[in-house]
Amino acid sequence: MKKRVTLKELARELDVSISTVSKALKNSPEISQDTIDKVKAFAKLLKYRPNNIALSLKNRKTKTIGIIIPDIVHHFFTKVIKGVENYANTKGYNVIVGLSNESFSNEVINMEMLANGSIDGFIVSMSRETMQRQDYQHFTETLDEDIPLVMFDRIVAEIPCDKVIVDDTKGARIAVDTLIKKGSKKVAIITTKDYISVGRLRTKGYLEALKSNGINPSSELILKIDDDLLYEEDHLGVIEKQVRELLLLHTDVDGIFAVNELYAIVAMKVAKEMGIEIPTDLQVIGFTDGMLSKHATPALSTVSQHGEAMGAKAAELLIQRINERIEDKAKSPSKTVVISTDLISRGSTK
Amino acid sequence: MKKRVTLKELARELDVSISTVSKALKNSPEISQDTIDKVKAFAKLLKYRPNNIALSLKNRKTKTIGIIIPDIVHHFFTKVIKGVENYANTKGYNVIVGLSNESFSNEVINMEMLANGSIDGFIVSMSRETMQRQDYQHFTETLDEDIPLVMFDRIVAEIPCDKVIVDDTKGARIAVDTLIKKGSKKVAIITTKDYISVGRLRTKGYLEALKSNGINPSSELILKIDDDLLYEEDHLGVIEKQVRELLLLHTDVDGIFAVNELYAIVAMKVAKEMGIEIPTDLQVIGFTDGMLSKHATPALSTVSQHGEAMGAKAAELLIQRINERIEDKAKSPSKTVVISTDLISRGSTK
DNA sequence: TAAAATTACTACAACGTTTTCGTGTTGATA
DNA sequence: TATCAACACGAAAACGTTGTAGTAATTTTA
Repeated sequence: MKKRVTLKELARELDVSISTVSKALKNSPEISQDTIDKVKAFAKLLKYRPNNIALSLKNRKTKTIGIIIPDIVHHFFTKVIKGVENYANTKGYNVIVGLSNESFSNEVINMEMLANGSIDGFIVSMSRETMQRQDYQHFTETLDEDIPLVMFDRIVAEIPCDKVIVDDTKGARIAVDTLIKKGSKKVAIITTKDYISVGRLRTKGYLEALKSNGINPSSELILKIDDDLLYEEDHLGVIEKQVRELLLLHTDVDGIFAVNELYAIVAMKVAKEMGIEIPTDLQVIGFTDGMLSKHATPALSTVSQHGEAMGAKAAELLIQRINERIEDKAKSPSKTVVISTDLISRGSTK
Repeated sequence: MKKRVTLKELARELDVSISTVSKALKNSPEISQDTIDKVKAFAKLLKYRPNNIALSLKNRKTKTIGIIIPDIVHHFFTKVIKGVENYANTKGYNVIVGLSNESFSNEVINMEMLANGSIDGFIVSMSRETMQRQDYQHFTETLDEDIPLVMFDRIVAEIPCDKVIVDDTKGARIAVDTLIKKGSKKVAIITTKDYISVGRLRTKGYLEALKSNGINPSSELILKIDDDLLYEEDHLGVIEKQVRELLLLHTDVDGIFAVNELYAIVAMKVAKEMGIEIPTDLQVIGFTDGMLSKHATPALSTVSQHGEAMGAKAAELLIQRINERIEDKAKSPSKTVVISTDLISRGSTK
């Protein structure tokens, strides 16, 4: 019912000018203590709150940041959002979430919608389709318009912006190395098609680990899943089938490294169904530490990506950029922050 | 580098007035086709995009809605956000996410931050602390300021706003009834303390189902977990211990209904460790259909809350309210929409 | 006691739009 | 040829702020 009260209303009621009210509320030395007190008391009484939109227009900054992710029903992204939110809030920023649903056009539309002054900067993890198309125009345009951009996890080197990633290769290498050190002689990998950068890098780590242990990689042990429908339930069966085939064909596989949590869980499930004992007969390590890993039986050993830390770092970098833009400083060169991974040992490894 | 181009710039370059440019871009009949074409071509060339903030200020609406939830690392809320986002986007709305982290003051701060003109309406699920305190002033204030509010899942009847819930009682009743129909003679429930409304209602459903099956409830079979730290991993052990005690004390329990996914998963884990066969010796049904349920072994039968549908419905109700406010219609009385639950039968039941 | 300085305000422009109300040209009408 | 629409555009206000540049009135200084 009550309309929002504005400076104008306060001014009219108090019979002073709008400027006076504005200044009084800010304790300006131009205003007498008397007036300040009066104005403040009255403002409090009427529950005056400055209108954010007007401030945004005036200051040409919105104090909100936009985060664009492929999917929110995904523990990792959810953790990242949490990290972004929490850091951003401490700096007085709000967070607008945009979902691309893994679609290029959604990503573009979402960013355009927000780039019209609604946000001060972007935090983005690309959609799968964007990675496939390798069309990054919306990113370069954003940067051209001088809107700061921080990419995380699914990044692309050629965009000159700050980035936050984990060392996928290293994380994978350590995981596979651990598998071998703990006794696995023949380690398979369940990974994605190569256009998924993180899948490619983790596969690289897998290969490195084999090499440093003097093991020759076999393409038959590298299972590349087409993850177009990764989180669509009806396609879980497809993954299952492929894993089963692998395990049937190579009965001596005694270690599996999966580039994400879901693949690992599926692998464990299939193995258990086949009567393979985990971790005795088969050790499994996944990537991305999520709910599934924690509550699987046996609990899944994983490479933790520290999503929340990534989000917080991304927000920190972004807000730094925003401030440096406001202060019109010379731009510092773009940074890439690598968040270190941790191997969390649980029941699926010896 | 390029500053954003404004109407003013276009006007200056084209040597017409700002009004003309504005009207031309909107195909106003006041403007000659000639000028319209010229202006549009030039605007396109310079990639003119109207400034959203200025529009928001002018129109007194932001086309963004705020959703406040207790925790984002939670499959249900994540589904709801997705539903809200997707519906909102089709209506040209953006979504600002605020996390209360189950804290009352965070909830209040977040809402105050956004109520200053940043959003056109709220979608809220209360924090645990808010439920405990029963302090709803921030909600009534929001409504007093004529900002539409839709509550979902964790609601409170006394706030006169639209609400979206599932029929918790009925969902629980059906679940427990199913357990009994499928042969369970002694069904226990793992629930929360009563101040969690959904826990209370689901417990009610449990009791109803027992009654209609002529079974006398026993307080020993009602395990009320203090979920202050529900999703803190170090406290999982506490839940585990309590479930184990229950199962040891009552070895004839052959059915468990858990009011959320996690409790059910923990119960299954404990049971398996104790050598209890699922579903042969013990059937388990959870509430909230999440990732964990789907990928547990055996897969967990659950009562699905259809989070995405809830989110979409909440967004729909909210946007309706926003529009009716704009059109200054008489307010229709507040609605409560009940989303029906579904029992998803999987491996944890016979 | 006139000039300078201080005090306590107010007016106004600006942020980028939209929209209402003019207003100066045309061309048609009487 | 005076009158009047119709046409095509411009000026200005408004949304709610902030900050700069005045400006009266009072007080200090020389």
